[in-house]
Amino acid sequence: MRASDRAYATLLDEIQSGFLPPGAVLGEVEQAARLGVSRTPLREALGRLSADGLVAQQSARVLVVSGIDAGDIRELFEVRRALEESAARLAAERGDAATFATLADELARVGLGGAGERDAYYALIARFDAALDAAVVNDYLTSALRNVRTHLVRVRRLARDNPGRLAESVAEHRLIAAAIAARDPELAAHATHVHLHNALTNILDSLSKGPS
Amino acid sequence: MRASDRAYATLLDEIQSGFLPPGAVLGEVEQAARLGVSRTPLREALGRLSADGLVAQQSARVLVVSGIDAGDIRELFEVRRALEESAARLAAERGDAATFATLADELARVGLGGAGERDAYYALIARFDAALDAAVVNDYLTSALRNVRTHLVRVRRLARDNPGRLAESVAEHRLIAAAIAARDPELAAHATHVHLHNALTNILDSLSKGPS
DNA sequence: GAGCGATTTTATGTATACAATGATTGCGGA
DNA sequence: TCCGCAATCATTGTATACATAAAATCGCTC
Repeated sequence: MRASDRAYATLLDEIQSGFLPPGAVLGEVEQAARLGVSRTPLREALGRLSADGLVAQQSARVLVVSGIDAGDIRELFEVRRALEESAARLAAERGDAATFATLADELARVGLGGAGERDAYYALIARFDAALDAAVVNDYLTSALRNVRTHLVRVRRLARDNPGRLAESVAEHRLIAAAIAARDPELAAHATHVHLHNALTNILDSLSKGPS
Repeated sequence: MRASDRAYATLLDEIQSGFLPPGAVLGEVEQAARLGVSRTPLREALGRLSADGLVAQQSARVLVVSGIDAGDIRELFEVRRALEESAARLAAERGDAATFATLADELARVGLGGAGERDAYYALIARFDAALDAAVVNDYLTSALRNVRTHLVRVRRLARDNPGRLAESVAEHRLIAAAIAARDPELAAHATHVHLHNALTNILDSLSKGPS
């Protein structure tokens, strides 16, 4: 594996996990030394993070981890709605019905009792997203969605959703999967719209009430 | 201006203009020598082009200018529809009505007689896009659209549209601008849908008939 | 003592040298 | 003659040295 890839993967994870919080300055020499690579591959990693929108330059000379406020989250969800509604519609038109019928089934069965179930939920959602990408068969759309999801990881972290919302989210995903399996593009798109509306509402509520 | 920026700008222009056609191999030493920069800033430029999707690696060792076929154009327009419909809707909700009323007026007046009028048309469309971006006030959406437009430059080049289509396109843009000025999000979105449908149809027709 | 300017320092931007990897070509054997 | 192996060559990946520019600090002047 290339040193630049390792640096990128490490920095990405550290930014998404909050180890490198918004506003943290990323000096080249400092980070290169910390990650055990030279400045050249580190700069490549920073360039990719900059293209992702995860870092931005504060002044001409200092690069920082970019912040996310409620306004950013609203903007992000506007793009997300546009892309995911399209993806759902296209998946309903082209996707493999059996795949999504199976997913709907699994979503119906997933329990949400213990703490470990959270990870199971997120793993299932990740498989759902992957199935969507595979069904849509559109690299431009997939890469645009990948960028949105990159930012979403951080959003989820700073707005820890409650268990009740998790159960609702499962039900909403189940409807989307069922709509795709049933080849109903309009329902798939509108169910996605509803899901994203609820998700955004929940996140913004969580932010305004307890910014932890 | 930084050397890496010059290299990026030059390569971008050369790819969009067709001087570097799809499939052209981009050796680092060769391009660095040609552009008069060292390999380090050149690599940064190639990284950005790769993130844009304008270059891709053919094998593990050789980087080439990526190609665009009819399938890619369809995929690109699926994303474009998702993003531009959203943008039109949001602009109708938030945008400055006077700005778009003025644009609608200019679009009504623009003549399409001579050859020079083509450039006037494209300049006007560019201002329209800029006004849309300004009205939407969403960096995520704007940057996603910028990426799509980067690819569209190449698409337009290989599908030279006829004068008749240009006149139709002006009329379609005029309706979109008018809808935004009238604060009618649904009309703005649907007019955008219609416009993109017609544009795509025209491009694909032009490709199948005379791939020049 | 405060403000402005020059100097020093520290950061980034660029070039080049070095390392490693993969492809290609030439040689030997079957 | 063809296949396989090896050696060389070319190209990318990484490290480091150098150039350049911005920022901070120290000193000088008002």
